[in-house]
Amino acid sequence: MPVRSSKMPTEAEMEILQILWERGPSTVREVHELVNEPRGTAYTTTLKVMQVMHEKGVVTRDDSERSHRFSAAIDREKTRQSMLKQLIDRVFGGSAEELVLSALGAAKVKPEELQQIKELLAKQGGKGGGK
Amino acid sequence: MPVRSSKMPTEAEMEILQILWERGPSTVREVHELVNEPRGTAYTTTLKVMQVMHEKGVVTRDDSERSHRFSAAIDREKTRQSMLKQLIDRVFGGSAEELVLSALGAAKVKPEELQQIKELLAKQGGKGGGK
DNA sequence: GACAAACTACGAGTTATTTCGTATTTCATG
DNA sequence: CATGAAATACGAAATAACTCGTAGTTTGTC
Repeated sequence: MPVRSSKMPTEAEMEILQILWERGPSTVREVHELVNEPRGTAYTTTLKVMQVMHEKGVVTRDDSERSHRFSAAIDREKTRQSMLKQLIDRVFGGSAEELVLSALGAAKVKPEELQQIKELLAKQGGKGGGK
Repeated sequence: MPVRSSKMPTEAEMEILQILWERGPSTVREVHELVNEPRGTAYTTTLKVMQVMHEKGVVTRDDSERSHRFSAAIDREKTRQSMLKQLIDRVFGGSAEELVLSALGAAKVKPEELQQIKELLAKQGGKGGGK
């Protein structure tokens, strides 16, 4: 049984990646204030995680300034797809449909999103929906 | 940053839970042959994981027979919801809609499932949409 | 140049998960 | 009842993630 099935970002890494994806290149300080400061964890903890991420290659680092700026080095959509696939396999027995149903059942979906979803469904339906 | 955000089943536990949810009460041997045997991990590894699960209370154990039978002690739908919520927070910035869109985009959805989804959407839409 | 503030580097402790080896128990069979 | 097969119990190593303290470096200010 896998300690970790593949090379997915860890939980702490995901939190940081989300910030980098939203804000763009950021310093450790900036990330820290958003993620860990509120939780009372030390600055060096954030630093260390980001250093490890750099070693792993999941972020890039611009050290031309005193405070290094980190950027996400992996694609957001690809990462989402991988994590999604992992969840589908692990928790929903490989069935994407069951996941969607479960998600729709739990979430309050806003009208404009509903519209998007319906459009997507229409396209899928048109394809013939085959295997 | 959380070592583990809450008391979610681990990866190894999820694999076993899926089997118990599908097959119903099962012996260690049965689970092992499905999950770990193919991977070449030892029988006692499966046993140990299931023992830990028992300690944690995520499975129950009937030891009236020589080979104990284990059953899932936590609800499948509830577990799915929790894992889903966790993924939504960690990976999709809290947006269930984005997850659904991503999932629909990646998966080939079968016609009958499409129908189910549309019905669900109709209900949601009827509610007057999000808050 | 001395000082303080803010940064990076790094080693190491803590905890959780996964893994396995060895010991013990149970039971069927001769 | 001795033997062997198959089960459980348990301790402990290996790995990974997260955490922090301490040390050292850079930079601005007097």
